[in-house]
Amino acid sequence: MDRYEQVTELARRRGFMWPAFELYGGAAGFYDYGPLGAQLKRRIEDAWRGFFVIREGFAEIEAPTIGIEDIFKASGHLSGFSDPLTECKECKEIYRADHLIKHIIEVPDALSDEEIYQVFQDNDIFCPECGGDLSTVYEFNLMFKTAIGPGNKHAGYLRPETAQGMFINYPRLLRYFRGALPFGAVQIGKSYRNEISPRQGVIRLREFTQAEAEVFIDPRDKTHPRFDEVKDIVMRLYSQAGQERGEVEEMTVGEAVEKGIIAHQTLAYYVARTYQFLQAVGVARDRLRFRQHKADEMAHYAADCWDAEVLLDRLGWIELVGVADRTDYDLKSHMALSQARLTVFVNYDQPVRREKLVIKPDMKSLGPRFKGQAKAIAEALKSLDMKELKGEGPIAVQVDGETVEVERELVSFEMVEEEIRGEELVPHVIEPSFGIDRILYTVLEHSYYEEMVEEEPRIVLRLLPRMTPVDVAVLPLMDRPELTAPAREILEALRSAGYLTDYDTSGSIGRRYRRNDEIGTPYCVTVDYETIEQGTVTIRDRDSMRQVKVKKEDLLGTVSGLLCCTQRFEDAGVAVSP
RNA sequence: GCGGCUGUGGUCUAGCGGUUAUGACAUGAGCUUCCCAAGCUCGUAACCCGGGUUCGAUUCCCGGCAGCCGCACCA
Repeated sequence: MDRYEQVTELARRRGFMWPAFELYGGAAGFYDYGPLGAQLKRRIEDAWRGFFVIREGFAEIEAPTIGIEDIFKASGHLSGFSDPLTECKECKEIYRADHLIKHIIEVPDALSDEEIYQVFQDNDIFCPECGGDLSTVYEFNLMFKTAIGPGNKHAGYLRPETAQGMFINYPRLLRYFRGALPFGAVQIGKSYRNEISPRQGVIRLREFTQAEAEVFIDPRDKTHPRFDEVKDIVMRLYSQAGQERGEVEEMTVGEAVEKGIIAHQTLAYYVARTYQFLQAVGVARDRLRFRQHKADEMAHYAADCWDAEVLLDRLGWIELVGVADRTDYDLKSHMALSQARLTVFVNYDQPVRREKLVIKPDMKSLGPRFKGQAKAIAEALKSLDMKELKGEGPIAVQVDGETVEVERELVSFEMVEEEIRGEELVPHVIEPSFGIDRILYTVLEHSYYEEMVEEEPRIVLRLLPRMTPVDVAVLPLMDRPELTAPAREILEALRSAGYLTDYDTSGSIGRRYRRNDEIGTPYCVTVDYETIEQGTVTIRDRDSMRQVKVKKEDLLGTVSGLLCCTQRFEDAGVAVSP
């Protein structure tokens, strides 16, 4: 049994997660989170909010999970998010149609399905497996389609990423942030992709949770004001060049930017924050690296993209996070389709002064004289240059193919000096995009430990404090009224203080410790006869299995200190000798 | 989607054309002043779904679903 199996089995058995719809046989690509899993997921999401909403000051929004057709026309998901497929008529093998003609056509993506099929016929392309005839080419779109309202007039699609919700709300977000760059918006929520063949449990789902941030920045300046805070962090980078050499390099964030390995400070800054976040939720540092997308796998809109990848036992290196510079691709696409202006006015450091020729046709005279033609004549006059204006005699302009003469005194002009304070530009977007389900699985796998204690295997989930689905368990040594009564008081006190607290009287104390080890409960509080006689309780540490005794009154303070890591367990109370 | 293998209580598993379908662990109730999966008593709980063959199918056959492996796919 490998680690993947051990972890998924534990997750199923103890209530973290399991395949959905089991009652009816199931459907691949969907998972349920159970009581512990839902809690753990929430804690991961809250930790993420701590990093991006609280510490970066980004705004969290919540957009619909169903999008209308125009959004995905603009984003490119409608055309680009589908793959052209073809099927062998003999052996029923399915192929990516464009892959079969790669050696003939340089950019097969540009062809329509019919054109690809034509290429098959012109070049005698048959099934690579059995040589059979290939079917016509059809599109398989990875978006789930639905209808909005009755009838089929108004198509809707389940969103394949949360990002678009931020892009299409750009004008309101810009206003919310008082019209100035940089600013960021985030969204945590479900996204949907109708994968052809989902495998690997929770790693490839048809419905999954994303946490995405879209950081809108000034395209002319991709430095980051807080870069100093992260520049000395050492990370394992697997750059494009490194991948060609098969070599992962350790270097500081600052060095990576200086050497041009990471494109710019802002991208590097979020790569570094991603690194910190993943460790803060319990991803093992020594099984984490950042891999740069190779030029050919980079999405068409991205300028640079780095994936956080983790090493998993059965699955190898798996992508958890993508940090991409999406440039102005998305805003420009939405601008083109919606006709809305998705720009920002950016002030120059210094206003620019420049001379400008202002031409004022005398409309009072031109209007009555030329009637309907007047407007066109005025426009023609305005486009004259200084030389033409300064000439002698009547001015001749071409309007609707005929030449019209206008007296020179009907056009006044002057050079004025104007001050330009800034310009409208389309922001660039830096996108850190997190797959929450994959992170959750990784945290479970990287926290999983097995050890032998007195010839018995002990399974421990070494989750970090505050990431656990249960903070503390209250355990009466025995299920007797004289012990359960004070235990219940302690339970209530801990719950009132806001801790996720479990209460368990069933089975022997050792068995209950093991149960809690398996779900990662960091501390167990045991109530025994000394609690009655001396007013003390025992706190037991998950990782060391050591115990200390503390006064009942001090319990709340001690537990809170232990859980936020300001209190060392060794100093938390009177050690109990094993 | 294709091919191969697999599907029995919560978990791991035995087994068979006719049984009251094993066993272990887990779990529930109880007993035991019991700090690391202790012991004892008594419980709860399963043949993936649908068709076919048969007097009778959990067992054989076909289809579906799911899992694993390989291929393809993974913006």
